[in-house]
Amino acid sequence: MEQESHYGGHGTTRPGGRTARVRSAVLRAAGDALAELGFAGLDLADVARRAGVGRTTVYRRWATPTGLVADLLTEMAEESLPRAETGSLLGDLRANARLVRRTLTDPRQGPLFKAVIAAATCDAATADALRRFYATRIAEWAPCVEQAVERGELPAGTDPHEVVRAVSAPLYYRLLASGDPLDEATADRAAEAAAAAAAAGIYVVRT
Amino acid sequence: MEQESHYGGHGTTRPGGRTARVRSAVLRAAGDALAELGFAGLDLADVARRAGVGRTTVYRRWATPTGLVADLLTEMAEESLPRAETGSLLGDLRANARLVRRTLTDPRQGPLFKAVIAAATCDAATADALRRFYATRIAEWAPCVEQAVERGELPAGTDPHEVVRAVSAPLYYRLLASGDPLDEATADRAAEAAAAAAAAGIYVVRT
DNA sequence: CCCCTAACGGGATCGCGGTTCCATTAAGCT
DNA sequence: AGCTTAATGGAACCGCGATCCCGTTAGGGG
Repeated sequence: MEQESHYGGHGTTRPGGRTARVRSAVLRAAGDALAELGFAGLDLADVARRAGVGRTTVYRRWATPTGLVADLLTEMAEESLPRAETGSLLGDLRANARLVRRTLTDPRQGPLFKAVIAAATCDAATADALRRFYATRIAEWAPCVEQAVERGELPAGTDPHEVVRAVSAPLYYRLLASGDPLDEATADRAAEAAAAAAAAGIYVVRT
Repeated sequence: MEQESHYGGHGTTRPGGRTARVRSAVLRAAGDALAELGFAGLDLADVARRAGVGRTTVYRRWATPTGLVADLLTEMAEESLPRAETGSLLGDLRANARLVRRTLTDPRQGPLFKAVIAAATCDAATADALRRFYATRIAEWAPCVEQAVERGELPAGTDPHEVVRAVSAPLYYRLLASGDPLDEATADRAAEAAAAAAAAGIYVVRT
């Protein structure tokens, strides 16, 4: 959700130099604040202070906490983590599960993801940005499943995206709902469960 | 999280009649407000108005939005939905998945659950109340898995709670993160995937 | 049935987050 | 390099949500 939309209009817009510097400083500060205080504690004035930027600027460009989070999400979607290539479906899914687990248990990233998801439940535009974020992340890893189909490990017609989602789902469920510990054994189990269900043909698209 | 803890102390506490009536009116109003406006829009003064109760009372007894949500969660944990008894693991899990799906897509309950989870990410006490809520819900359905083990449908040593969680996880993942549609086919797939993974022995506790 | 006081409710008050105004800085075009 | 104006930043302002104060209502023991 580009908040810049109301820039320009008659004159020319200036995304260069200072503006970009302010934007990245504010987004980094917003990430810090979210990780520390959660979404409920996100105060635009505080973000401005952390970023070393005028309060007015932050209110003008992002207006609301959810607007700021939405912009942060579009930036997060751009930096992609490359997928693994272990040669087997289970190996690839396990690598993915461990990566997700490491992210969600990271002292900064974990609280940040919680906060971002909380923000998305409060605002449609933010929810859309979150949806796009996960769509790109999932698409990044889908080829692992496609290769497994080509290798004959999985039945033809298996939905790759659904398999990758199935790996993440239990980890996010623990993070957000059950609150159970998120250890490596849990991550491995998530990968094994997704692989077993996929092998059983559960994710074959029915026509 | 009982907010009543600072009541009494020297005199006697009075949970009867009026107090209980106020509490349930406020909790119902809080549920309505959360479902309509989300956690970010939860205003204690507004809740008081909806409940036909003085602002001061709400501020005194619950103090913060998260405190109110925490109390609401303990009440929600008390009303339990009974589990199904279809005679087969897959039948029971499918019944559970469909029940969860119906709840999450309900025009009132769905937004309410989103809001409650958002609140839990902002406050430790609320997160604990949410954890307890899901623990009771999961425990309610665990016997389905135990019976399946007794019937010989699943290997001995299968962790019942883990199987039940595996059914809910993909549905919550869609609700909160991916934003993909939550239709009945998805619910059935969640049940089938959990059953397949359980049958493959993924949820057997390793000693 | 009466009294004591826990608990509630209305109104006044206070503080802080959000907005507006205008001077200052620096992109970007010629 | 110089000019135009997009964009920033400080400071004053303002409105609304949270708190405080105190009179009123009603639970529950004697």
